[in-house]
Amino acid sequence: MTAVLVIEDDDRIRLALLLALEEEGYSASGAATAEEGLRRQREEPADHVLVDLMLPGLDGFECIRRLRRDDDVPIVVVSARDDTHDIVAALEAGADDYVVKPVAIKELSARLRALRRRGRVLTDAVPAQVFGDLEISAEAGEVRRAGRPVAVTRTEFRLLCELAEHAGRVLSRQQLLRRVWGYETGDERLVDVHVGRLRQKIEPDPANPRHLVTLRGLGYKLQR
Amino acid sequence: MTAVLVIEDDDRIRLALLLALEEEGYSASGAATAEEGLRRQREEPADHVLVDLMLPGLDGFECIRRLRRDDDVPIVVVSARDDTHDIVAALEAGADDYVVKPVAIKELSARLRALRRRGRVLTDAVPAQVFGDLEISAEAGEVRRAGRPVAVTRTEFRLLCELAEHAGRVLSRQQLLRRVWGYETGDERLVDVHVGRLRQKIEPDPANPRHLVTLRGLGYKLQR
DNA sequence: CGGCTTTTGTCATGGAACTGTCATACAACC
DNA sequence: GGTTGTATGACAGTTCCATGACAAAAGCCG
Repeated sequence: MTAVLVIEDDDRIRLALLLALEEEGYSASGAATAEEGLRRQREEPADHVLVDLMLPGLDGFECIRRLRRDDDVPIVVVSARDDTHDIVAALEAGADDYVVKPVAIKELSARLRALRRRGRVLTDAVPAQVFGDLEISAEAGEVRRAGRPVAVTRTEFRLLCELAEHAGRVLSRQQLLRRVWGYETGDERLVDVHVGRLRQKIEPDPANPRHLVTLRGLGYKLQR
Repeated sequence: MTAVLVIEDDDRIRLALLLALEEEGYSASGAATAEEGLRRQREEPADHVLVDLMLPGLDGFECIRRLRRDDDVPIVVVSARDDTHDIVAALEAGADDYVVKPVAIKELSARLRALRRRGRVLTDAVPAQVFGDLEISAEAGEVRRAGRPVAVTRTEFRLLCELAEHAGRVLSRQQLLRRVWGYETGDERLVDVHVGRLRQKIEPDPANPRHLVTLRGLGYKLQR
């Protein structure tokens, strides 16, 4: 699980953040002072650090500099002050992002994800979408069935991704033509052909598809 | 010089941003539509892209997704809308940061610097990696197959390291050109040639590569 | 420097894989 | 049974990739 360390002196805000982060699926821990936070990060490094700027004793800027000195953990400043000078100073000190309180937890979570993605090399995980025995990994550019890689062409891959993105929902041939091929108009049979080819590759029994199903008169959908 | 591409339909804002960025020492160019921006970035990739969300035609979110599809240039959204939903959606689409207009140029500049800094961390050296019977030691600058050292040239080594660093993930020829050769643009065949030469050296059967595989239409990847 | 080797980048070619169209056969619906 | 919509095999045109040949550039050494 992704661990987050929150360095913030205001108890209420710190606890609220911790709760919200855990709600979002993070493992969160807190520190009330910069010194405490630095110690925690040294002993048991988290994957992200959130820092307030106004801290008693060692201030936020110095805290960021010290964190950065022996670690390149992503640092996000969470501050009440919306002041260009502070923002610039914090970023210069080594922070990666700066958000202003009060902050929507969804935004914070999205920003943390964005930071992780930038640093994904460090955590080399390859996310994949899973549909039963079917796995689709955009990063690896491959599709697996029952763990075995299946060779699909680029068009088939895009088609599959498009269907996967809207899993469980019907997509009309027109929509697919537009989204996969970029055609504003075109022969809808084209979609049939590619769906057929895809089925040959990803369905155990292509004649009785279980994932990539036809909805007569409507289009196709991918179901789990 | 660091190049920035600004995709923004409002002429006044775009020009103001361009001027301010140049003032800050960037080489800035602008595009009034997403389509234009995507074309520019394909033809002559900038180091950063700033994009507005509300664009005529293709909207900002789609623009971000397409930019992200063939490039991992840092993308910063510059939008008038300060809405959690928009922020989350933009970051999910692949943006790296989101700032609200009107934006202080100093802050923007600091955020761009922070992004660049984070990007560099990724390209740091990696210790030895093992792919089956293939060993890559970045420190020793040496490659071994089945225990025996293999003589590879500098370019081949860099190419291999780049692929190894992103093991399991597809890297497009464009990405490789940029990361290995530092070319912002160039003939993609060049990559093919070097991949071919590398295969001659590291693959038992170069015609049927097991590690350094081609993903037609996508690029190459190194797999374990 | 001057000749040599190695490495690098460009180009052309052939061949493999992919795409879209079409015709035909099949299935579902009324 | 007629009609409509879908599956599928075959085919030609195209795109994409591997590879060998070659020239330019870089490195090496006397």
